Amino acid sequence: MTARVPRGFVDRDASELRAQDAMLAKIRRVYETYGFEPVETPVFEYTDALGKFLPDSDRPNEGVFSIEDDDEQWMSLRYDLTAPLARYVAENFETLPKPYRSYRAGYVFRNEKPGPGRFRQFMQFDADIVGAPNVSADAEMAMMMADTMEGLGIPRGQYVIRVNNRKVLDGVLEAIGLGGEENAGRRLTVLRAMDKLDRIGVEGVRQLLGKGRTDESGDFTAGASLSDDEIGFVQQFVEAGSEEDRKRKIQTLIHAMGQGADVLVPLMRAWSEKAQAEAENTARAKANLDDAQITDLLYLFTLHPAGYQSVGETLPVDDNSYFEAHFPDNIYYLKILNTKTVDLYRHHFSKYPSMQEGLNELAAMARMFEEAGYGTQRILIDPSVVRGLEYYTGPVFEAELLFDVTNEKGEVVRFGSVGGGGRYDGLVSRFMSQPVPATGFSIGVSRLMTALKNLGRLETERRIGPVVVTVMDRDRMADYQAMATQLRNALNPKDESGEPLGAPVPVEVFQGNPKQFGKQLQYADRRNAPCVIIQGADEKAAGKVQVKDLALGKELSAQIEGNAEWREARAGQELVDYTPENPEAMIAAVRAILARPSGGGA
RNA sequence: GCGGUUGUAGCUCAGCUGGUUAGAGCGUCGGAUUGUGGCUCCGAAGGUCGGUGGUUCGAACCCACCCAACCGUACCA
Repeated sequence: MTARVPRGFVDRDASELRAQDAMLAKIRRVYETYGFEPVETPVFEYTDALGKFLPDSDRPNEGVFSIEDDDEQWMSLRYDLTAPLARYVAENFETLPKPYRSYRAGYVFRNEKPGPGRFRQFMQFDADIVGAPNVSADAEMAMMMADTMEGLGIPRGQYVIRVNNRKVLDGVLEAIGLGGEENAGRRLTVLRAMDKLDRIGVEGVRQLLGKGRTDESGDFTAGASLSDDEIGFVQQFVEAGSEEDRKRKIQTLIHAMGQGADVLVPLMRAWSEKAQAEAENTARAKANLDDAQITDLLYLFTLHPAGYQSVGETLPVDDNSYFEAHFPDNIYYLKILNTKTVDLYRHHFSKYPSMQEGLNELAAMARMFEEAGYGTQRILIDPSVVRGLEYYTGPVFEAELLFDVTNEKGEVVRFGSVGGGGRYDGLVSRFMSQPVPATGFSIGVSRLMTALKNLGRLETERRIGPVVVTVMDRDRMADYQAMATQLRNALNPKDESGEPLGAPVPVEVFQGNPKQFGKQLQYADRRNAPCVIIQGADEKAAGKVQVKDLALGKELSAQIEGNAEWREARAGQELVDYTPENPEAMIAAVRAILARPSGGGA
């Protein structure tokens, strides 16, 4: 039988677990400052409580791990933390304060094909507000998400929280005649296509909206069979997110403006309502632009939503200083304000009332972001964001990392979203007769940890190893244990109420086969021990112990060549007084080594 | 699910147009050294060559099917 971990699952060692603990503590800290409190639900739920399932099927819902209980009810491992929360809230509705703010971290399970960085068990860390109907709750969630990113040490500008609203997307779909139950399938196809813009480009999206697309591996994906006009409409909407398109259009405009650029660009930089009118006149009179081009100009220079930079670039705190520094010739100078983004969409799509409610909600959120001082560096309203195809009903958001992530092989991997969320007003009410609004988000802890490792923001420093009491004389184990106890107590002090002070300092007696003394030092070395205690017959007779500083010994050994000399030197050792009644000298010697930087005591 | 690539020791990989007993480095373990880590030297263990079937006097190598992993793609509540 070969020992092997199940496919898609991973074992995790001490350093990973410590790093994760540290991460969770930082996230928890942010959530607590927003007034959220913890709750835990089990990893199993009844399958029908999880939301999507196939009724009357022998095998519940592909994609989830399920077992049949002995009462013939199907149970499944949870695949996210949102559906279980909805169940919990519905079940405890009377006793919970509303709005109910809660957070919880836990493993979730997906029975799917694992991929790079994608596992079948992974940790999520969610926060939700249940019973708050207003978009101000959604805005708060987005702001908390930004705070969480920064709380984890991700610098501003290396992440962005992108925000959209399902109702806007629904409006787009309605505008191209995809409303109603009978078009549910095509709606999904269209949304999926829109979501792939940054990966497969405008042309790829057009294909997916039309007849379909064959990718480079030869696999064909069926399209949504939209007409050219409908495709054009979706493209117009979605291209807001295309940086390439933005640059191309700006270049075309600059070219078209000719001499007029000199007067126009400064005007655009000092954007205001008044300046806009002035700019329009200037554009018409001096740069000979037509109305359509002027619209484009304003669109691109003052209102464009695609304000996040290319992956890998680092933004300073302030939006404007970034663009001034980055585009000194002003060609790509863009003024980005979330409220203006929404204004632009309202203007462009004013003919479609179905989109207005979503845009109104986005406008309200944009004002909250701006009043609270959360600029587009942190939270960016981008109506092309597609997320949460199933249960989201209003605002949606996702956290995206903007820096390069390299894997173990040194390859740059596309990372994208590390968390997301939105409003799910229908989820709790599945269990109840009354409607219960809710909003929340989820952080993919495992994925984020991989990314943070790359940023160097993960606490991966090795902890101090144990002080090892070696065994020279097998018959004196009791003496060695006593030494270890004395050291352990002295090095792990407690305050008057019995609470430990400071980080634990491990102390242990060597418990392997003591026959070969060299093995004991090898063990101590491998454990990253700062020092070892040695007491053989000689030391015992003299009332002494050897305290050996392993790091110092290693340094000293650099000059030693021959093995005999190396062994003879006993580098880094100090002979100190020791009797069971008087261990103070030994304790002091160990303390001194722990205090040395090389002793790992810092 | 679809397409491609790859499967030889714990790890990284050699292995010639098919040829007899399948190798190396690293790692592991033991010894040189019954009281001292590193270096050095010596030695050992470790393989159904992914599996099954076929072609052949003979298969790690050729063929078929299967399995798995990786990459892309699709799905991802």
